[in-house]
Parts: sequence; structure tokens; C-alpha cells
Amino acid sequence: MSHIPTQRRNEISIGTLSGRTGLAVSAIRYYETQGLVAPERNAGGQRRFLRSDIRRLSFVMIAQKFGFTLDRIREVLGRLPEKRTPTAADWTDISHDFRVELDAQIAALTRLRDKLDGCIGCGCLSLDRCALYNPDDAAGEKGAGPRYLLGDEVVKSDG
Amino acid sequence: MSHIPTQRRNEISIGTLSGRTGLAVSAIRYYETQGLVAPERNAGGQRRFLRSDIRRLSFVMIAQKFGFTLDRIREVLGRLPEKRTPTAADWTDISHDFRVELDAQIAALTRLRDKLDGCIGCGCLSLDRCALYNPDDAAGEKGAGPRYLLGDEVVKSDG
DNA sequence: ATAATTCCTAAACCTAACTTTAGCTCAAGT
DNA sequence: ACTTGAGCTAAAGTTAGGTTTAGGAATTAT
Repeated sequence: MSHIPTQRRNEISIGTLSGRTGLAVSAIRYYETQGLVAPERNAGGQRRFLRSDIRRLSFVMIAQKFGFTLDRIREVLGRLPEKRTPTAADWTDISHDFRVELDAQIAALTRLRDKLDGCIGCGCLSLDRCALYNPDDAAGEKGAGPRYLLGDEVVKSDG
Repeated sequence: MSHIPTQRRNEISIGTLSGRTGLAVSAIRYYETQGLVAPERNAGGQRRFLRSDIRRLSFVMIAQKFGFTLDRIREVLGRLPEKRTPTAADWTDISHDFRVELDAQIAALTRLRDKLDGCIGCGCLSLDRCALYNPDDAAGEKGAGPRYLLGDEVVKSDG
């Protein structure tokens, strides 16, 4: 029992992971409950993450920027190889999937905007004939709770 | 006290408004608490809306499809004339404002997507050099609670 | 006149994505 | 050895956008 280090080469603490990703410690714990990371525990019961979890959580953050839910992100992460540290190629693969969904979302939003243009022209903006009323575009119903398509703030290039 | 009608020509009940807009009665009441409509009350304490509230709530629904929050929608509605029923031109004006914000959002999303392309190319996808890491794009921090950019589902053209 | 709707309020519940708080334990530095 | 900082869990709180429930009151239909 001399000096077995608590934090070995390839294992990092939650605080270190927080520092490297910019995520709050509480957020990382929450992500664990959501199945987005699965750290081991050391003898004292503290979480020990892999270095590759830095990249994993970074991916989560980026996907969130794109508006994907944690559920969807968990699904996509499930396509990474289990018993091997993911390679750059693995990450490229799943990023490509996101790219496809993202294109679809941009297209949907653009279609909706174009319909708005039509409605600005005709001034109807409300009743049954209005193209904006056909509910086949944009977010659909999915049980209780809120549904969003876009955030609440326009992006600013600079303050 | 013979026949003073409870629901006069230009006044409609919450149920009628619900039927005309497709909104749930509970949603309309909620919108009232959020300052999106301000119905009067009849002698019995029941809400009496104006016919023009049909269009008003329709506008709310459309703006929500575009992803605007109720707060933002309330702001925009505040720019309608107070003591006069809004004309088609009034609606066109505020729709045009939305159009501008919408364009900005589409552009921001497209920029973000293009950065993802760059990252697919380089395979970095995580660390400090990554363009996706610069937090100057997409939704920023705004206190506690969730922040979203895009919804959780890709639009489907058909089931 | 009475039954069936519709409407009312207040409070609780729901989801997503977290944060905060309370009360302890573990690990690190001196 | 001991103090401090970091970590732990469980539970409650937060925001947005509503829905659900409970228990009455007003309207409408017959």
C-alpha cells in the first residue's frame, strides 16, 4: 500500500473533465444519469472518466449547439464502437449523420420562411386557406411538454 | 331584462376561439396569463374575446412554428395598434420583422453547419482549435433553465 | 324546470436540461 | 495530523409551455 495513485494516466476526475470541456460538474453528473457517459468508480466511490470522454462530451456540446436533444445524442453515441476508444474516423462518421439531419432542418425552416413570404404578400396570415396553416411542416406533436424548433434569440455576430 | 344576448356579434367565447384556432382552451387561458390576449369578461365572469383575436392567436401559432418564444411574440404583438382592430397591413408589418429574424437564424444555422463540414474534414471535433468551439455562434447563456436552438426532430414530409 | 354543456379558478403535474442545497465523505497539501 | 478542497447522493428548484384535476358557477338546450 505505498503509492497507488488515485488518478492514473488515463483516468481523470470529474473536476478535470469539467475544466477540459467547460461543462459544469453538475451537468456532467446529469449526463451520466442520461446515459451519455459511463464513468467507472475508484475505491472511494469517486468517478473516474477516460481521457476520451473529453471528446465524447465535446461532441455532446456541439450536437446541442445544433439543437439536438440529449435523447437523440445518446442514440447517435450508441453507434460508436463499444470496447475500443473511438478513432477520429468514428467521430467523423457520426458527425456526418448529424450533417444530414441538419441539412433537413435548414431546408424545413427555409420552406417555412418562404411560406411566410407568400403570406406577407396576400395578407391572409390566419385562416384556413393560409399555407402556414398546414401542419405538415415544422415540429409535430409529441405528447406532453414543450416543443421547440428554434431558440429564443437571434445570433449576434458581435456584441 | 328580456333578451340581452350573452355573446354579442363581435364577441366570442373561449370555446369558439378554441374551435376557430385549433388551440386548446387551456392553452388560450395560459396565453392570457402570458399577456398574449386580453379578453373582457361578461356579467357572469366568462371571457369574451374579439373576433380579431382569432387572427391574433393564429399569428401566435405561426410564430411558434418558427420557433419564437412567447415572450418574443408578446413583444412583437405589442407593436400592433392598441385602440383599433389591426388591419392586414399591420399584420404584414410585424410578419416582415419575423422574416428578418428568421433569415438571421437560418444563416446562423448554416454557418454552424459549414463549420461542422470543416471539422468533418479535419477530424478534430473537440479541442481548442476547433471552430465549433468558439461560442460566438448559436444560443448563448441566459441564466438558469434550458436553452435551445433547434427542435428534437427532423421534419418529415409525410408519415 | 331541469339536465347537459361550457366555463371558471387554483393548484398540481409534465418534459427537458440542468442548478442549487444540504449534509457527508474522500483526497491532497502542509 | 489536520485542514481544505473536491466529490458524493438525494431531493428540491428553475424555465418554458402547457395539460390535468378538482370543485364550483354560468349557459344553453330540452
